[in-house]
Amino acid sequence: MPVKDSAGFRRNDPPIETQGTSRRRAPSGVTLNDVARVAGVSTITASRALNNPTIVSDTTVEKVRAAASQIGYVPNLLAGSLKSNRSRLVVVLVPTIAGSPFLRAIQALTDALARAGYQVMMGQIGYDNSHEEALLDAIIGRRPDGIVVTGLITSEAARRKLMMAGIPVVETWQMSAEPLDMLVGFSHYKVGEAMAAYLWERGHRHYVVATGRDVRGQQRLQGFRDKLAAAAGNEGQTSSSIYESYVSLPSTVAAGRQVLSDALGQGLHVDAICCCSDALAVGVLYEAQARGIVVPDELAVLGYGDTEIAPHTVPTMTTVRVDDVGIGLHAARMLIARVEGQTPEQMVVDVGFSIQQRHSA
Amino acid sequence: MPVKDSAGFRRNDPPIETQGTSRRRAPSGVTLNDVARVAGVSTITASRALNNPTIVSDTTVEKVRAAASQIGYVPNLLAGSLKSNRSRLVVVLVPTIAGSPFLRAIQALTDALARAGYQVMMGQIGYDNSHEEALLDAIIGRRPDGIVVTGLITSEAARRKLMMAGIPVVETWQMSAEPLDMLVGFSHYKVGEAMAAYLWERGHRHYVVATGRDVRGQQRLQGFRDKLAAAAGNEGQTSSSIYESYVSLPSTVAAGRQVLSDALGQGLHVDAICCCSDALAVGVLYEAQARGIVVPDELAVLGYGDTEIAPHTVPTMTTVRVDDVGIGLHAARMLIARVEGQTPEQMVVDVGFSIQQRHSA
DNA sequence: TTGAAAGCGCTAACAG
DNA sequence: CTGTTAGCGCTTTCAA
Repeated sequence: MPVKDSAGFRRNDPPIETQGTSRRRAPSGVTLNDVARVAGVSTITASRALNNPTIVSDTTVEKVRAAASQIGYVPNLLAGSLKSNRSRLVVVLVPTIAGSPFLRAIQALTDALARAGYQVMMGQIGYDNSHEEALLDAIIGRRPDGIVVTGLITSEAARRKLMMAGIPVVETWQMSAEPLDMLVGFSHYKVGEAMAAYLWERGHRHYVVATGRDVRGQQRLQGFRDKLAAAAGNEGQTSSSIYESYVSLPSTVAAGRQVLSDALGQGLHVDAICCCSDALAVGVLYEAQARGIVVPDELAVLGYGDTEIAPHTVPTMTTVRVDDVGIGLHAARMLIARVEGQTPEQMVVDVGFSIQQRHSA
Repeated sequence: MPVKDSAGFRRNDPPIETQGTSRRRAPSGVTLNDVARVAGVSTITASRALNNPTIVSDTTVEKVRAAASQIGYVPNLLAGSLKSNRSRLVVVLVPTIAGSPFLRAIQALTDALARAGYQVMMGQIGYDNSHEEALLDAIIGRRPDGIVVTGLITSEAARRKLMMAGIPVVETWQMSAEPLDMLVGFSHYKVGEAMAAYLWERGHRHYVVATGRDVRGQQRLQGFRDKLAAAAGNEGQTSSSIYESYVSLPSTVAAGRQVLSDALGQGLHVDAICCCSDALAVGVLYEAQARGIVVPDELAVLGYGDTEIAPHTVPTMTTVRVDDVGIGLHAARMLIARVEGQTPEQMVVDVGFSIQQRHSA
C-alpha cells in the first residue's frame, strides 16, 4: 500500500516521462494527456474538467485542476481550434498602427472582446487597400472567429474570399449601401455638410479644406462642397471659395502647419480651415500662433476626431465628435452574438456624430 | 478515352464533393486534399508544391497552383502550425493601445516581421502588470514563435512559464541585469541623469518632475534626483528643489495642464518642468501659454519621446529622443534569427538616447 | 521527384 | 458523470 502522508497524492503520481516516440526538438511539452494521466482520468474527462467543469463531478474537477497546475499545463489552442473550428481570435484590419485615429475604437473593441475570452490580432492594410488580398489569405488561414475592418472591403476578389470563408465580418467607420455582412459607422458625407453649415452660419466664406485622399475624406469633402453650393445658392450675391489642400495619411501636426503656411504663401484669402483630423488642426493652430494670427477672430479652425488634446489647445478646439468607443463596442457585441450563433439585433448601426463647440471656431 | 478540348484538363477533373463523413456546420471547406485531388497528385506533393516548390517538378507545381486558385484554396495555418510547431505568429505585449508611446516601435516591429512572413498579435497587459500571468496562458496557448514584451517580465511565475514554454522572448525599452532571454532597450536612469544635467547646466534650480508610477518613470526619477544631489553637492551654497508630481498612465495633455496649474496653485517656485512624455509637455506648454508664462525664459519645459508634435509646438520642444524604431527593428531581427535557429549576434542591445535640443528648454 | 503512413493535441460524437 | 473512438488539416518520417 503506498504511503499516504499529509501532502496527499502529490508524491505518488506516476512521473511525467517524455514519450519515447517524439525525438524532435522539445515541443511545448506538457499535454492534456499528461494531465489526465497524473489525475488518473481519461483525456476527454480532463478536457471537460478544464473547459466545461459543470458537467464533471467536483472531485474530478479538483483532481484535474491540481494535476494541471502541478505539471504546468498550458492548453494548445491550435489543436483545440483545429478540432472545434473556433479559434477565439478576432482580426482587426487597420490602415496603420502609429498615428492611427482608430486606436480608441480598437482599444474599446479589444477590451470588450478580451472580456468575452477573445484575443485580437492586428493586420495592417495601408490606406490604399493595396495588398488587401494578400493579407487576407494569411488572415483567413488562421481561421479567426471574426474580422473587423477599418473602412469597407472594396475589392470584389476580397469580398468573395471573405464570403467563401464564411467568417463574420464587421465593416466600420463608414456607411455602405451594400455592407458585406455587419456594419457600424456613420455618414462622412453628413459630417462634411455639418462642418460646412457650421462655418457658413458663423459668417465664414473663404475656406481651406485639408484632407487626405481616402474614401472617408473624399466623402466629407463632397458633403462640404454640396452644402456650401446650396448655401451660396440661397444667397446668390455672396462670394465664397473653397481651396482643397491634400495631405498624406495618417495626417500630422507637421502637415497642419504646412497647410496654413502654404495657403498664406499662395496669397489666398482664408477665414476658416476645415481639417480632417485634430492633429492637423493642432498644427494649424500652432502655425497661426507662430504668425500672430488670432484664432478664431481672424481665422476659424475646425478639427475632426475630438481626441484627447482638443479641449486643451489654446484656444480650445472646436471639432467633430465621433463615438469611436461606441464603434468598438458595437462591433464587439455584434461579432460575439454572431459567433455564439445568434443574430445580432441590428446588422447595421449608425453611431452618428456631433460638433463639439469650443473656441477655435 | 476522355474528351480533351482546348480548355485542357479543367473539364475532366473529379468534382469537388463535400466528404460524406463531416456533416457538421460547413467548416472552411476547401482543403489541401481537394487541391491534390483536382491536381491529380498526392496530398503531400500538393503541400510541397505550395510551400517548397524547389523540390517538386515545375509541371507539378504549375498543376497544383492552378488547382489551388481554381477552387479557392486557403491553407489552414492552424493545422500546419500544430504539426510543424511553427505558427509564424509573434505576440507583442503592451500596457495599453490607445495613447501608447510604444506604437512607433510596434509599427516598425510589425512591418519588419510582416516582411519575413510573420504576423503580430497584440496583448494588453496594463501598466501594473497585474494580469500578466492570466494573459500569458492564452498567449502561450497559441504557440507563438516569439514574444516581445514592453518592459520586463517581472513576476517569477510568469518568467518560469515562459522559460518552460521555450518561446523566444525579447524584453524591450529597459535594461536589465537579468534578462529573461533577449533584450533591447536603454537606461532610464541615465535619461534621468541627462535631463537633470541639462537643466542644471542652464541654470535652473527649482524643478517639477512629472512622472508615472511605472518602473521606467521611477528609474528616470532616481537618476534625476541623484544627478541633482551630486551637482548641488559640488556647489554647496546653491539651494535647489525637486517637486515630484505623479500622473496616471498613459500620460495626457490634460495631465500636463494640471501639473503646471497644481504646482502654481501650491505657490511653488518653479523654473523648470521635466515631463515623462511629450503629451505631458504639450499640456504644460499650453497651460503656460494660457497663463502668459513665457517659455523658456520664465519656465523651461523638457519632454520625453520626441514624438511627431515636438518640433512643431510653439516654442518648439526640447525633448529626449529615443530610438523607438530601432527598438522595433532590433527586436524583429533578434527574434527572426532565433526562430530560424541561429544565435543573434547580440542578446542584449542598448539603443541609447539623446537630448534633442529645441527652444522650450 | 513522389508517395504512404502516422500523428501533432485536442474535442465532437456516441456510447456506457 | 465518464470513457472510447475517430479525425480536424496538415507536415514529418520513412520508403520508393
